[in-house]
Amino acid sequence: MQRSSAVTMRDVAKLAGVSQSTVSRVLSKAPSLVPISDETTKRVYEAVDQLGYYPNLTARSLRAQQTNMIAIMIADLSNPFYHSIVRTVQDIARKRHHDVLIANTDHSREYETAFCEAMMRRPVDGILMVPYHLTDDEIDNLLRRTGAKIVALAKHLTHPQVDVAFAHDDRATFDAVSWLIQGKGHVRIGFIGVSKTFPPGLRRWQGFVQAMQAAGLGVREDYMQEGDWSVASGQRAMKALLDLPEPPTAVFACNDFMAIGAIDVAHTMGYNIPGDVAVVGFDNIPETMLIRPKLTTLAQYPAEIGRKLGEALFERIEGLEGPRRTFEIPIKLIERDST
Amino acid sequence: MQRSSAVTMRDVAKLAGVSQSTVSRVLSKAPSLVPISDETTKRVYEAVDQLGYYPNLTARSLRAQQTNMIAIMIADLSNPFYHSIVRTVQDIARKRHHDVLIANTDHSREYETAFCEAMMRRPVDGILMVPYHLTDDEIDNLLRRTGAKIVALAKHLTHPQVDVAFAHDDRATFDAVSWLIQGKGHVRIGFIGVSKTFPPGLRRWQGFVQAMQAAGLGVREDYMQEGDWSVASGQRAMKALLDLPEPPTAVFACNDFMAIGAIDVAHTMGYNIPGDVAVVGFDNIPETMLIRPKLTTLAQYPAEIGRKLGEALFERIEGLEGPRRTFEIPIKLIERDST
DNA sequence: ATGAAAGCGCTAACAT
DNA sequence: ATGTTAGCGCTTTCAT
Repeated sequence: MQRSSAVTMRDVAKLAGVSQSTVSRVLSKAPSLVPISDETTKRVYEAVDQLGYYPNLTARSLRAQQTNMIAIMIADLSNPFYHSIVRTVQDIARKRHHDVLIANTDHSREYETAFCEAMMRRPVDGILMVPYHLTDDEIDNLLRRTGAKIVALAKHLTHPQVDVAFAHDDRATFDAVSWLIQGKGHVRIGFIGVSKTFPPGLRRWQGFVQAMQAAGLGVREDYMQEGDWSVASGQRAMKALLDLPEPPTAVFACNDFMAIGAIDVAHTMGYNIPGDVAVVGFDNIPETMLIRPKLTTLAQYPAEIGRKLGEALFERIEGLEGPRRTFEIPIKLIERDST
Repeated sequence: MQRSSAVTMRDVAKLAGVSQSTVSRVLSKAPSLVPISDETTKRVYEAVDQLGYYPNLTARSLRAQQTNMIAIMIADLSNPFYHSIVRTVQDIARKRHHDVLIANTDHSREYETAFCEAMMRRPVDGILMVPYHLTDDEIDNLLRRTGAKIVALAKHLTHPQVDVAFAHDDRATFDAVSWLIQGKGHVRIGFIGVSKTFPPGLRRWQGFVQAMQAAGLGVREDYMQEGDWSVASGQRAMKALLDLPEPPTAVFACNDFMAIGAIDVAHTMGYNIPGDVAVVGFDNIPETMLIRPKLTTLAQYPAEIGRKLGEALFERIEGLEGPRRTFEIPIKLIERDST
């Protein structure tokens, strides 16, 4: 960036034969506050046109303490669950004339922390995040230090100034596993989870365990696999399950990527789905309907999450005060052909 | 953003008992240029620690004419082809301490233009774009007006200051269709394309037509369908093809999303793949290996594109001069089970 | 109704 | 080796 050639407000002022501050007044809205003659207004706009002037938002940010930027922190752009949140929020931001900064964390604490530091350095008006590690304290710090409004998808956050969207994924897991047991007659059920250091990882694990116990079924250690949300990890986990002397007849995976990996490897190993093993996923990404058999899954609604959170964020940016708001996002079991 | 509570360089200076410009000197690298006493350096760092100071990049940008931000303009974050470019570039940017702004165009000219205007308002150090509509002239304007370095994935751009990555997708299409004819014995081949206003849409259409003609086969109008890159449009196009009195025995789709939609609808309509219809896609997105049959496709290498372009961009940002560079990205036919 | 001037937080040229 | 000064391009008092 060398804006040597850039045209500034000063240039416009000179051409219009007015002072630079008059140009600023004409161009900034705040219409009624200070009256400006029609003649001047016209001359300024003509000069703007003629020079092709665009205001420099960096300068405006510095002065006005308002950046017209928001930031999004998500785990992984490759996952449709996240990128459809992002897409929705981008569209909302565009309407409000805000640019959007984006950061992936790859589910890592280190990157979440690095994101916070980046925000300290480059203030933005608002932050939408899906944190897996950040605590209320850290977010409080971010909030106070940057002045940004923050909204999050996170059941575990209780900060009084952070609007959150959340889903009862523990309960949904419980219900789905119970349905696998009561409705479908499964007894040997495998679990492809993720590290319990991830709040949703822990909640879904709890939901699973409680459902098994509520049905009087024990939890077999060898049925509890841990992946990392990726297709490849789902493949590995399923292979381990299927290599067992007595493999499960149903598998609950904590997201669709892992479920899809599980189905893939089951096919490769010659298993029939759902005949030999039933598989349930989580999220309802578009791919669930493209693979065969179509995946039974717990539907989340990322576009809805993005919309709720995005709009909440801009309401806050535009000055809305008041207590923390929570948006419960439903989860629905979509029964397809993998069960 | 109300940084009322933010700690500035002035605060650090006061606490360390030095002038603000000394703090600036200590904190900015450029180490040897001006020597600073160890004692002062130490005091400054202590003050920084104690106050938890972070430099304000907005202010730095304004003054230094260097934003530490890059922008990425792509068509659609939902498409793995694009988001894997983005992922790669984000990782590169992170290493160089640059934040990344991102914009989707949805393949629309209007949004590409809007993106250019956004860049006029908010200068960035570099722009990586995948333009479908912007011309060399418009990019020249962007370049001169913003001072940003620009790199692009675009075969049709020839601007002397824009490094480009490109693939011979016309030739790859020609080869793939020829292979369908000579290697697989197909004669009735359908085409699921996109608007020819998109340069790659035009090139792939030309590759298809030329391959048919080179083989002495005519091009049947009713076999030429037009989609919009989406799964849904591939479904519609394939349905139209299969509803024909004499449907094609092979279909070439201009991207994997449309190919996957095509396979999906073919299954639903009771067709066997590749028995009744063979399908070839374009891109080699991960989903091609998840669906059944696994999709035969022309592999592009988005991570490679992102890496080449991302590194080229930062080389330019860091001062590399010299003529336009072009990076040819190979395309390879991956034969799987859909043909 | 408009101009002059201060200053957002920083960097860099110019003093010592 | 460090302090002083002048802006980067804008918004916003404070004058007039």
